[in-house]
Amino acid sequence: MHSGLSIIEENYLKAIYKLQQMDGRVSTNELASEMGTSAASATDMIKKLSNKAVIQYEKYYGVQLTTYGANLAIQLVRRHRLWEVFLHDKLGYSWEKVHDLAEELEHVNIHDLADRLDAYLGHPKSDPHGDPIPDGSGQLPKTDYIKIDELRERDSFEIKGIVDSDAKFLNYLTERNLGIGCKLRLISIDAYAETYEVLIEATHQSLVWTKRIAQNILIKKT
Amino acid sequence: MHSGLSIIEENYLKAIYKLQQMDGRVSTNELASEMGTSAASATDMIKKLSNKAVIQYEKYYGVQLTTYGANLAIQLVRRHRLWEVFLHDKLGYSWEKVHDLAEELEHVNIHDLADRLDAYLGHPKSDPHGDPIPDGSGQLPKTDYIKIDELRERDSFEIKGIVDSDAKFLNYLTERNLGIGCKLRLISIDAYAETYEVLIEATHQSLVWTKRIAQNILIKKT
DNA sequence: AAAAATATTTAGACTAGGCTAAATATTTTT
DNA sequence: AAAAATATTTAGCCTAGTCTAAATATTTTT
Repeated sequence: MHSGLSIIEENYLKAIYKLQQMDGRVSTNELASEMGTSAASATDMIKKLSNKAVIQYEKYYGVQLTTYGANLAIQLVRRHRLWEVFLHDKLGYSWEKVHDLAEELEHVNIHDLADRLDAYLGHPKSDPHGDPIPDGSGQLPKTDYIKIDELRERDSFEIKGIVDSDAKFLNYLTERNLGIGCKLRLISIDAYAETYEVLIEATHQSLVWTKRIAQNILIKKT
Repeated sequence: MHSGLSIIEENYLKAIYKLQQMDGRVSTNELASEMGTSAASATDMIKKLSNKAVIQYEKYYGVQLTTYGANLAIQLVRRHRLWEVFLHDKLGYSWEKVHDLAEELEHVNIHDLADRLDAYLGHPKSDPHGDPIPDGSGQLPKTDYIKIDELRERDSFEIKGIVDSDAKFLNYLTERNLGIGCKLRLISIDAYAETYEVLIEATHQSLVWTKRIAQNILIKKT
C-alpha cells in the first residue's frame, strides 16, 4: 500500500496523470511546464519514475503511466479529494482554498487512512468542486454531466461540477452566489456573441456567461 | 506563522524540545542518539538551526532553544496532539497507533489549520495518552497529576496520563483494560519488591505494578 | 598533572532534486 | 532535402541531508 515515492515524485506522478487525461502521451516539455521546472529536471525525474516502474518511457517520445503508476495516481487523487471534503465540510474552509490545502495532506500515506476518512465523511461521491472521488479500488463514480451548450433556451439545470477549479474562477462564482447544487434556468443564447443569459432560481438574479465561463461549468438538466 | 523549517529540521527541533524538558542543556550526542543519526550529522543540523535562530549553540557546550525556537516547538506539539485526538476520536484509531500516525500530519502547516481543528474537536485539553494540548498562544494547561508512590494503601485514584507513550507499554495497558479515565484503588504496597497491587474498580480485577510501570503512569487521587 | 577515555567537530564523499549551458534529435519550414 | 526551429537529453555544478574517518576538545582516571 505504501507507494515508495517521495513527495516530489508523487507530485510528478500527479502531473503526468493530469496531462495524460487530456493528451494521451505526455512530453518532457509539457511535464516540465506543468511542474514549473526545467526540461532537464523533468528528464531526470522521468528516468527515476521509469526505473520505479511507474511510467513507461522511450527517449524522445514522452511518457505514459503503467497500470501500477495509474493506480498510485488514482489513490493520490482519492486522498486529495477526501481531504478537500474534510477541510470544507468539517473545518469550514471555503471551496477556493481547499485545493491548495489538500495538496499538503494528500501525501500523508498512513495505512488505512483514506478508507477511514472516507467512512467518517459518509462516503462522499464528489469533492467540493464536484470532482468525483474514486472508491477504495480506484473506480471513479460514473457521471453524466454536460455543459450549457447542450441545453435549449428555457431549460432548467443544476450546477454539478467545475472543470478547472482555479481559485480565481471559484471566487468569481462565489461572488455571484454560484456553487455546486445551485439551480438555474437558461434564459437566452446569443449565438453571435457566444454568451448565455441564465437566471438563478433562488435569488432571481440574472447573469451572462461567456463561452469561456460556460465551458468550465458542468451541469445536469433538471 | 510559517516556520520556514523543513520536515527534518522540525523533527530535530522536536527532539531538542523533548530532551531539553528533561535535561536542560542538550548535548550533540544526546541529540544524535534521539534522532537515530550520527554525531556528525547532528552537528551539521545544529549549525543550521542555530543560523535560523531556533537554537543557541556554543561549540562543545550543547544547545538550548531560543524563545522563538521554543514557540515553534510548542506549536508542533500542539498540532501533533490535536491530530492524535482527531485520529482517535473521529477516525477510531487505537491509542497505540495515533502517535506514529500524527508524526506525519504534524508537519502539515496550513494557515489556521490547528485552530480550526482545535475548535472542531471541541478544544480538547489532552491527547489520547493524557498529554496536555497547548492552546493557540502556546500555553500548556496546568495539571496536578502525581504518581502512585505518593499514595497510601486504600487510596482511590484515576489514571490521567502516560509519561512515555511507547506502543509496547500502551499495548500492555490496553490488554489489561487500563486507559485514561480508568478508576482504581491501591490495595497494598510491597516496599521491599517495590511493587504496587491495584484493583480496577470496574472489573474488580487485581494487578501488580512494578516500579518501572508505576513510574510511567500519571494519576489523580479521587 | 599526565594519560586515557569520551565527546565533538571537521573533512571529504554520497544521494536526491534542482539548475544552466551545451549537445543532440526531431519536426517544421522553405 | 536542406535549413531553421524546437524538443530533448547530457554534462557539470549546486544545496540539503546523510555518512565514515580523522582531528581536536573536554572530561575522567590514575
